[in-house]
Amino acid sequence: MTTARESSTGRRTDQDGPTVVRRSGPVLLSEVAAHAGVSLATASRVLSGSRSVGEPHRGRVLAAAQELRYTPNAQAQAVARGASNVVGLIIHDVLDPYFSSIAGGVMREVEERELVVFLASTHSDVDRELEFVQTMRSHRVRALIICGSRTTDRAHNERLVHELEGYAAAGGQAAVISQDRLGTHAVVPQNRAGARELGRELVRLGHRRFAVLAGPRGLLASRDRLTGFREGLAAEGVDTADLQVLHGDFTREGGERLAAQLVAEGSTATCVFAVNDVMALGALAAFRAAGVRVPEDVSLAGFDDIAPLRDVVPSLTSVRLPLAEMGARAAQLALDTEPQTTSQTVRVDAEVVLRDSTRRLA
Amino acid sequence: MTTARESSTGRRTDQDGPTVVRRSGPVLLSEVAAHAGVSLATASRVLSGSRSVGEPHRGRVLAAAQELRYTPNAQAQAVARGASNVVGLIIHDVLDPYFSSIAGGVMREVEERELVVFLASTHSDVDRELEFVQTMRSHRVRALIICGSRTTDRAHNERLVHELEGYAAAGGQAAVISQDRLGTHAVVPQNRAGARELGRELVRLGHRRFAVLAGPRGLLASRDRLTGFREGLAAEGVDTADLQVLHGDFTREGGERLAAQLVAEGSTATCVFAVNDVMALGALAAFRAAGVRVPEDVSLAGFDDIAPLRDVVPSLTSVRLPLAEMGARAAQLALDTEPQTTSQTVRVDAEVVLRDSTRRLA
DNA sequence: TCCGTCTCGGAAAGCCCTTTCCGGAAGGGG
DNA sequence: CCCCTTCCGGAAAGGGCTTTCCGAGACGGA
Repeated sequence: MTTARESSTGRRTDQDGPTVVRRSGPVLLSEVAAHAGVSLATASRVLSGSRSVGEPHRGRVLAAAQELRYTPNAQAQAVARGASNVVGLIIHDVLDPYFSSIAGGVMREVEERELVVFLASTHSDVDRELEFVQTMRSHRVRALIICGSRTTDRAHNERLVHELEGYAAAGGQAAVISQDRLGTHAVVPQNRAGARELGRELVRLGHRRFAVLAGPRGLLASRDRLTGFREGLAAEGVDTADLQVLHGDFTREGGERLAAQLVAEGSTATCVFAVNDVMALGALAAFRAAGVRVPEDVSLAGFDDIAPLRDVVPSLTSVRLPLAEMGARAAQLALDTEPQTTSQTVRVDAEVVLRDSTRRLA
Repeated sequence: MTTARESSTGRRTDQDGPTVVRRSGPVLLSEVAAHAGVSLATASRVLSGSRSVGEPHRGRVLAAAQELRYTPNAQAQAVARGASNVVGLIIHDVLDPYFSSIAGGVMREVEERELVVFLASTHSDVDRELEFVQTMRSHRVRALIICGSRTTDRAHNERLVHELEGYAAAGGQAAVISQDRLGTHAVVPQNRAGARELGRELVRLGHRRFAVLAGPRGLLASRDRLTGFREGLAAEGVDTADLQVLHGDFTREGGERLAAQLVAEGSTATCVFAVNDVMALGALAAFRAAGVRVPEDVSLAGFDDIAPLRDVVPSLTSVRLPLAEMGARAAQLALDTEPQTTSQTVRVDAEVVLRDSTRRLA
């Protein structure tokens, strides 16, 4: 197309006539049109393929676009078309494997559809979550996926619903993960059932005295898992009245702290259930530091089955959640559903995976 | 402002006159202006604060905006202003802790400036990388951060440089991590020096026979680490002519495979250096599966010091890279530098961290 | 040969904002 | 008291694109 000699700088056309002052900034469609000697409309039609254009013109526009290195202004396109091709994703933290797995699932779906994703991380700050919904709405994202945590904070929930209504009213589609009753599509893990099953399994292994490292009191995910766990124990005939429950914050440091506290208090529990794996990992480290062996001295179980679990010793018993699929599912709900459809809720099963960190008592 | 009775639906004005058909879609600035009884320009000025507006008008616009739940169209603003407030970030994979740590650093900086980030993951596909640069350029991101890997693929490098030139010519700022000579700002870790120091330390521990689990042959990061490692060994008087080098792909599975191969071949190496931690983790798993004890039977060292390392037993020797800071630094370069400044290269030090996976030989 | 039907190119309106430009009103100095 | 400045509101001209609307030419059928 261009000869080898000339192609390196690619400004072949600048050579005929006096040197043209290179306007800074992006190349415009109008320049492409002018360069090709056609109207703006024709250039637009060729490049966005909205209508067929005769071969002579078509070829010239394409050539001009390539030569000028034209890149359409996606923002302007979005404004003109009244529809954007970006998807918003709000999570707590990219560094947390739970969220990054989900994000991975979302991104897979998004990229398959040739869309882009806006990623925002709230660092568990509910106000930032609200702000980001605003931001996403402002950017007119075609779909919004929120992977947050349902809390018992009524005021906040109402504001969130309000924001989401605003977003929906503006024509956006939303899906939330691990939350529901928000008036949007939802993907909810069976926290309670999973924890219940875990509880039963642990009792079957011979455990009777448990301690639970729970999350923040206001988080429904933590609550559900705790409730389910209690039900599981009860179902196997264990009295849960004196179940030891410590409340933390879903972080590794929190897990570490609570486990250390357990050790310091001289807890008699033979099995510790951390309501999420990140805390379980923290607890494992704390136990190790304190010289408490897992599972010989105490059994330990987590929840979520996050990826890094594969590399810890002993391998951690957990309740498996198909995180990437959850993300993908949420993306599908938000992207493939007709705007006016009533919102769907997808429940995903949680599956107990017994590993080496929980031992059978004699 | 509105009475309790009327405020719930917020369509007070719909009540005078026949029911107005509620236009679907977002609320427009013109509607706010009309509602407030001022001109479009005034409404714009109040809401974007570009010029002072007298109190009576100001208050009415604010009230109207709130009542109508107006959210400005960020895309249109970007077009009109000729500047967007989004930052592009291209990484290989969100699930890889190396990349998510960097992403975390980038996002911290970005969010501090009230900007948003477009996240794209290439899954190590160089063509996708190129495509994404295009996409980001198309979205007119204010800054672009690429955390890729410099390869020896000349053709690809040229195309990448070309794309980046296009991006820069269009007025964008770019920073790359772990790459250089791309004509952009760069943050480059001292791979070679770090690996060299690691090599020396390992020899000082008494090791003489090494095996290296390298990355893809074409990746400069892998190459540099290998070269540095060789230099370190040589500096301590170890002959590196017969150094055993296996090439993998920087993934966990790759590390697993290579380590298994090492075991199968009956390698006599007393120490294995995986050029990145992810492969080291894979190797650790493979060794464990094969009954090879670390560090009793073989010592193992990695590179990067990714976060999940803290939970592994034995704790892994590695070369620490300040990943989050690297991301943050790149973001700063791209965001805080004047557009026409010559590109800067920031070198970041790598620090050897000896842990339990490498033992001292008798 | 003539007319209806297509196909295709261009002009211009429109997408939702921002910002410049103007004009009028208010305020201060001579 | 007048003029010059300052302040502020509105009209309108952008920003870069899509799409509607028209008209002109090409083509086929009668």
